[in-house]
Parts: sequence; C-alpha cells; structure tokens
Amino acid sequence: MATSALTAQGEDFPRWYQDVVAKAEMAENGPVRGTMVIRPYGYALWERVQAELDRRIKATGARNAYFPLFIPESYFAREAEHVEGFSPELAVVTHAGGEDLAEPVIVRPTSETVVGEYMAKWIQSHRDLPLLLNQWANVVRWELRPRLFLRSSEFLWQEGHTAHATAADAAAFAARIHRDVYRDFLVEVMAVPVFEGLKSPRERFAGAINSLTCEGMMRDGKALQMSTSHELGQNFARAFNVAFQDEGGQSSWCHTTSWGASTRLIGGLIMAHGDDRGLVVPPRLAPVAVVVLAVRDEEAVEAACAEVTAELEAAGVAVERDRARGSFGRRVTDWEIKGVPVRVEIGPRDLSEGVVTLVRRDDGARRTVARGELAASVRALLDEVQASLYASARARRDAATRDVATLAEAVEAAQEGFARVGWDLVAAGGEDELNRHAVSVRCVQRADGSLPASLDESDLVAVVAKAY
RNA sequence: CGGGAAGUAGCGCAGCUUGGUUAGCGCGCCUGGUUUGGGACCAGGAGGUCGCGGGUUCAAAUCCCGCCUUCCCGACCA
Repeated sequence: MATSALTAQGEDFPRWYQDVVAKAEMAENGPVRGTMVIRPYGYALWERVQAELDRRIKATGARNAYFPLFIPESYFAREAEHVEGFSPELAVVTHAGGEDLAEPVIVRPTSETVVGEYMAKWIQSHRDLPLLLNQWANVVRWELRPRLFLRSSEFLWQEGHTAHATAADAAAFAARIHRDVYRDFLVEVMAVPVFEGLKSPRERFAGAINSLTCEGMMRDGKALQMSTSHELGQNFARAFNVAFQDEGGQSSWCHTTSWGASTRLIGGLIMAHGDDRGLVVPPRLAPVAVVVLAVRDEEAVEAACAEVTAELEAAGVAVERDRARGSFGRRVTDWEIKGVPVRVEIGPRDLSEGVVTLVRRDDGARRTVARGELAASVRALLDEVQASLYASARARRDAATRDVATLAEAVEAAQEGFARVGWDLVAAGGEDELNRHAVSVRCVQRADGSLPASLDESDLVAVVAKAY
C-alpha cells in the first residue's frame, strides 16, 4: 500500500483542507487574488445545497427574484452602521465605458440597500405585506486573507429579504427561516449538528437589531458560521422609505429581515465530516450517492456493473458507474477522496456467488448482498450512513464542548473546542478578554441549547470558540 | 493590512550556503505491452522565459534591490 494521498488532519489541518479541495477536484484559485474557480464536482455539491435550500425557502412563501450586481454608492451611505461595517471590503467601480463615472458604483457585498429601494416602490398597503423575496447571486467582499470556499473575495449565496407590518411578524419570520430552512437543512441533509442562538451585539450584521445563527463545529474544534438570519428592525425601511398604510390609514415603516447562506457551506461540509481519506459527503447531499466499480476489467463484470447501475438509477438512487482506467485500488481511492458515501464493488467472485459488495465510505465497513435485494439494501445503507454521520458529528461536538464557569476556563477550553459560559459574565466586559485570545462569542443561547427570544432573557449561555 | 515562510515542468520537491558544461528527482501526462479483490509494472517519450523587473559579474536558478503571488499566525468577515 502506498502512502496517503493527503496530508493527515492531525499533522496539518489547513493543509489537509487544501489537499481535499484540490484532490477531490472541487475548486482552485482564480487568477485574481481571492477569486475561486469552482470545478464541476464542487459545483455539483453546491447545486445540491441550492436545491435543498431553495425548496425550503419556497416552502416559507418566499419567491425568487434578481437584483443588480451594481449598486449606486450613495445607497450605502443611507444606513450608517451598514456603510461602516462594509466599507473596508467594498469593490468600487470608478471607471467604465471609457470614462470616469459621475457616481462610483459598488459591486454588491449584499443587497439590503438596492432591495430596500424597490421594496419602497412595491409596498403601499398592509395588503402588500409581508413581501417575501430571495435571490441567488454572487457577491463581492474584498478579502485580505482568502481561502477557498471559506473566504473568497467573490462568493455565491442566497440572500433573502422580507418586509413585514410588525416587529413581531418580522421576528417570527426570521426565526422560521432559521429553523425551517437553515437548521433543518444542516441537520437533516448536511448531517451537521448546530449550536443555534443569537449573535452578540458585537458579532451582529452591520445594520441589524438581532442576528440568529447556526454554528457548526469543524473537526479541528473551530467554529464555522453556517447561516445567519437578521432582524433589521426599521433601520433599512427608514433609510429607503419602505412604508405602508395600515387599516386605519396610518402610515408606518416596515420591519425588514435578511438571511443568507453561502458557498462557505461547502467548506463546512469538508471540515465537518472529512477524514484522512478525504471528503465524506452525507447521502442526502451527495450528487453521487453510490458509485459502481468493476473490480476487474472483464466483460461479464462490466455487464453486471451496467445492469446494477441501471437498476439503482431506476430505483431513484444518485448513482454513477466508474469509468476511470487504472488499478482497482487507485479507482477506489479517487472515489474515497470525493467522499461518495457508498461503493458497489463487483468482481468475478461476486458474480459467481450472485452477490454484490457494498462498502461504506465513512467507516469502510463492507457487506455483501444478494443481487435481488440490491436496491432495497442500498437505500437502507444510505439511510444508515446518513444517520451515522450525524451521530458521530454530534458525539465529536459534544465531547469537545465544555460548560465552564470562568473566562479563563473558556479560553482554555476554546483551544480544543467550544466552551459554554454564562452570558452575563461575557456581556460584562468579558468579550474583550475572549477576543484578546482569538476566541469569539459564536452565539448566545438558553441553557438547554434552544434559541432565546432576545438577549434580555435571564440565565443565557454564551457559546465561545475560535472561529473561521 | 502587521508578523513569519515560500515561489524551479501540471503537482510535490532537490539544486542556491561556496555564481561556472546540456537544471535534476518523485508523482502525473503521451505511446506500446503486461496488469487490476485497496494508490500496479516494464520499455520508450513529451514537457522549463528557474514568479516578474532591475542591478552586480566575463558568467546568475544561485549574490543584491524592488514588485507580484501563495501558505501560516493576527486584525476583518458569509
């Protein structure tokens, strides 16, 4: 057996991450610093993320629309915190069409401003509310320290924007998106257990009055924000005159929300489940859930592979037949790096016994099943793998999370994983102390781990960690 | 943007300290053959402005200066 194709996680985690991204043929750097070329396999994963999120987003009643890439610079100036938060990472077009522009144009880092402008036109009456929009788009935030999928100067995402008549309605909708779109997707599809909670005022989105987050734990113990949902209060409505008349003819500002998840989720997928053999993709997310491999290049074996592939396809399984040349071991390794959850291996021995061999990517366990039970066995095995990935991610996360009583203990625990410490302690000046040690407040939650209604609740707990 | 490390074939590297024939090695790639139940082997072959620009020198991958890029740590962030 040859040496590993990848740097071991324990040896150098960031290097391992890069190796996986490269060797699984997911993405590479673009010619301009911070840009990313997403290769077909990486994009197929993103398309699965899109499909699952889009379905859930539409189920909430939101509809897709598209707003322009270019935003007038003046829009940003209208919301003070927003412009302050984003100005360091804006890309600005000052020259186009062969001359200097009268007003510079911002390449969107997010679209609250331009959406606000059009919401104002579209909303007159309480009957126009709620207005529930989503867009799939690229955005640009100039990054000083780019990293494929995790931090690139241009990335892909969805951003939802909604307008409501009341603060309570806006808050309820943001919570619904958080729960029914993001948390449900992360847990049920991506098999990533999440810490959910509210962002501390310091970690909040620029211009929001409240931010909800799903935080995942990566296999090196660091945190990754997987999604955010923001209550924007009336801040943007005021800045863009998004107003409506109620039943009594009274005019008031709308309450808006925004919420997003990005290609960063692919980075989270890699780091939440990946192991020393490469990527590990949960079956429900996998663009290829099953790969069928011929152990030997023999006619009868190839014919059986073709039959099995067709049978699984007919059974609704995302199956691909391995067509690569080279030794069996090499082909196996290549599919392992790509994280395909289940392999069907067929060789002469299987043929003579009327069985096929099924191998799990996550634990390497193999079993043989009768040809007649193939489709049912594969489906059951995929469900098993899905459940098992979530369970082991959950076990790792719980083992690396400590409840502590002091800031010093929290900093110490954050060297290896997450710490849960009283929010009162953190809010009373403790956040500076944590930040000095590169530890940040990932979210604030109730003691039982549930989502609080506001930071004003008593006995809240801060989940703190080092973060990507 | 601050601190550190590095740029030599598609990828990973050696050579640089002490300047001097035709710049090497592994993987990958191409051709042919033998192989294939966990990263196969043999034979032949292609592939290089040594990151870019300038300087020193009879002579620069090697020494000097500037710039660019990448990676790590920090600040910022989805």
